[in-house]
Amino acid sequence: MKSRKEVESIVSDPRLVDERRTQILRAAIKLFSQKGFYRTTILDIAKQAGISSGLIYQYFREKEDVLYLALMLVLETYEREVPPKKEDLINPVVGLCASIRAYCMVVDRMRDATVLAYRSTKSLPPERRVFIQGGEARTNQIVLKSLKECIKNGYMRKVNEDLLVYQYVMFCHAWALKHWAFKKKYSVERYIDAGIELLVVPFLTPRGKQALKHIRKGT
Amino acid sequence: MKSRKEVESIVSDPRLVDERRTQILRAAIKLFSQKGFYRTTILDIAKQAGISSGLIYQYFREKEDVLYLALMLVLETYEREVPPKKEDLINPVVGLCASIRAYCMVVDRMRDATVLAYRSTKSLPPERRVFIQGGEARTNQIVLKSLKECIKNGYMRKVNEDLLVYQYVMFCHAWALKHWAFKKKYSVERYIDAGIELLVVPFLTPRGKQALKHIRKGT
Amino acid sequence: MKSRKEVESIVSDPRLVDERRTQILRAAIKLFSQKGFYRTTILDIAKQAGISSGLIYQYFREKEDVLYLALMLVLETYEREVPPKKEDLINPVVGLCASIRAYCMVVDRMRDATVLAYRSTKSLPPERRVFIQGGEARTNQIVLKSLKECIKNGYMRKVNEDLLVYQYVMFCHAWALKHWAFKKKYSVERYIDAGIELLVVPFLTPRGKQALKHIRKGT
Amino acid sequence: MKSRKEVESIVSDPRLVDERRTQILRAAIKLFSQKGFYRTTILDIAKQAGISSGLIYQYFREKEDVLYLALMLVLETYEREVPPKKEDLINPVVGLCASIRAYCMVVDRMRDATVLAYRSTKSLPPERRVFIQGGEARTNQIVLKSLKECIKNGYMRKVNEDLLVYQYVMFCHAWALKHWAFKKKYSVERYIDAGIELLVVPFLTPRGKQALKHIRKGT
DNA sequence: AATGAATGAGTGTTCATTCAT
DNA sequence: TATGAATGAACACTCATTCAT
Repeated sequence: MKSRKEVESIVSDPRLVDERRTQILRAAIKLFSQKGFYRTTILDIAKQAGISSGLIYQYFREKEDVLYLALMLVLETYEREVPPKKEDLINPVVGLCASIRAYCMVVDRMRDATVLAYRSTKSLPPERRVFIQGGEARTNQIVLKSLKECIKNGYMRKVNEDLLVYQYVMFCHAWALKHWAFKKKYSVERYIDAGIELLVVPFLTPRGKQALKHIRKGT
Repeated sequence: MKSRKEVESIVSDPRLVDERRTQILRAAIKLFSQKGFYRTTILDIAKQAGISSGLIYQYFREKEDVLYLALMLVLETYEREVPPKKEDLINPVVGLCASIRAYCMVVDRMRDATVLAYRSTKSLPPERRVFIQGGEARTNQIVLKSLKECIKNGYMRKVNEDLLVYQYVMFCHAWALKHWAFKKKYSVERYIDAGIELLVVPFLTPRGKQALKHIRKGT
Repeated sequence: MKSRKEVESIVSDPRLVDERRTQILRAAIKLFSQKGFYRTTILDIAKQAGISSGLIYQYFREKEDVLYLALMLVLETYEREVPPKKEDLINPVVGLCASIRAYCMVVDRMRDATVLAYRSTKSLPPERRVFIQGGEARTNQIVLKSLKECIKNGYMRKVNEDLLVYQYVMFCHAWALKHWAFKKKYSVERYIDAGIELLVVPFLTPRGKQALKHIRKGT
Repeated sequence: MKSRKEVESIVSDPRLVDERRTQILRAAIKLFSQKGFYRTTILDIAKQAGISSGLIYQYFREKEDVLYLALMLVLETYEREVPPKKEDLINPVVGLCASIRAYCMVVDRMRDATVLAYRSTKSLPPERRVFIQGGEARTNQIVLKSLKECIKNGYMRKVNEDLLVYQYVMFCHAWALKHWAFKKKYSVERYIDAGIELLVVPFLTPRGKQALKHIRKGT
């Protein structure tokens, strides 16, 4: 897998490259999310990042690279945060719910960036678009694995796994995409709980429901 | 509600206005979907529609109007096709499933346009964005109404209605948004059936399940 | 041979294309000659031609095309004017001298453009450079033909033909290239006469000298 | 005459200044010749010279200075190498031919740089252009002096001296300018011999021809 | 109503030059 | 002295929009 390193920088010091890129990407994500990729100029990004426009070109080959790396950053964050932590692995149902929870939390934290990822993937050339979709798929796999675990171990009845995973993922994304509608009614926490009630609980076996009670008590 | 008529045309003959606008919008939707709003030029649209670039400005005040009306067209189609037909109203469960089915079918028919609506709403100025979101909300209401009917009449147990409706809607949209992933595994028909199994059936009361059997036989 | 038509224009009317291109090229040659290709901006050219900068891009794909066509224009003019006219063909020595004279006269008329051709050929990408060099070669051939005719018919003694042709050509070009030095001492006419004395007469046979006397009387 | 010293350096140690400047100019000439002045960036030069871009500004005030000194270097080399050596002064015809030969040899050695001098002089501001032209004139004078000597001493008949000198000079330059055409047919040596045959021999008196025989024997 | 040539503001990108280290 | 990161002016090129025909 090519990662963000594939975009070459003119500057050699890796520490600096990382720092500057982060600085630029932070500014870019903010502006891209607010105004969209095309309405955001390189000068906008530079100003927002507190640097000169020329400097951006020391760290990115072209404007599109900024978008690409911004999206990569989002996906990498998903991949890092969605997998269930050790303490959640005591039970696959717990793990699944933890993943959904974690996913929603990252989305909440990076709401703008999530919307950006949805809207702007097609602004990339096909080759890169595929990478982005690959990143998405990897996060899906993480959730899928938890789901399969639940079924295999009799915590959940048999279901159309792929499709259900998509529902989970869309549910998490929707917190960002439809935030203008949801924020009136829910906090993230309540949103997550309601989602689990709707998309996890109905498929649980009695044994699965038992397992779920544990975390509920703990929370 | 302001409708597409709010976008004024220089040409007076209403028959012609309608014909030309449709011609232009058809071309625009195709191109916007393929290349995105910003990558599509007015000249592109003109060529695709087989007219001159200047003529577009006889029917639209500016490029953004073309996008706005294109999105309106999509939403109006949803609003026209999603409501359950008379023959489906014999039973709310049937109606709900019919709506989901109809929704997926329109989305399938206008796959590009659906993706466009997702990606490009934010390219509009806030005021217009609100209209688009309003249109979306209206379609949601249609589905919500069916869902409430189901619950009220004891075909479905109590659920978080709003959230479930969103899942329905996202499920339908996903057919377009994730088509690159789904087309390998499902036909629209199978996709719809699997969706109902996942998002409707688990919440049905025994009575609801009864109702559902009827259509299944019929299909 | 690809000619100037190979550079496509967005505008369709050929009359207009020709008119505008000429207008733009005239301005470009002037400025390129004065300030060089890189110091001349598209806006400079547009202003000089009395049009908007954008319009140039309706007739040329990129700035480099303007240079290319400008050089082509110069070479085509050479090719058109250097060949001896019918009335000069009575005698090959007369024809040769007429060509040299004609060459110098075009160079004089297009002094800036000639200098431009010398300086800017390397600003073109290799493929196009070859075309330019091809055009140059064709003009050389014209002169070479006259020279060979002279030798074959005993008007001139045997010489290194290629090299002598180059001297002729350089002599003509020098009127533009070294004009800053020559203008103090010579008119074009005198320059030409002195050149013939130096580069033609010494190689003439007695018969050739006879032939030359005729024109001299006539002039 | 202002020389290359007129371009001030920040660095004080003269030994170092000279060494660095030579290093930089060597790189610059190579690149300017290949890609032209404007297509060559300061960074290109720095990399080619194996130093940092900033360092160039310790030895040259601006990019144009690099070009200026590069051209000066070429002209100085001409001036150093073209004058006839002591051993050639036994006879002015020998001296003249030796100068032409020497001139062609330097040009051959610095072919790129010669072309550069032709193409790039106009890239300089007028004041400096005049210096370059002055350098050229000085080399011409050297040849002119030899030529006059030949005539004065009856080795050559009277001719338009200025013009003939220009032909000599252009002949020498042409070896670089038209090298793409000549290299197929001639070695430098043959090229020189053919040139002398064409531009010197025809003007020699019998006595001049005698003198020429000597070197030919010697060669 | 329709055309398409013309306009010119807007923007990505390059690169000479500076300057902190 | 030497480095190379940072700056920002400059410029090619695009494209929505206008307007004469």
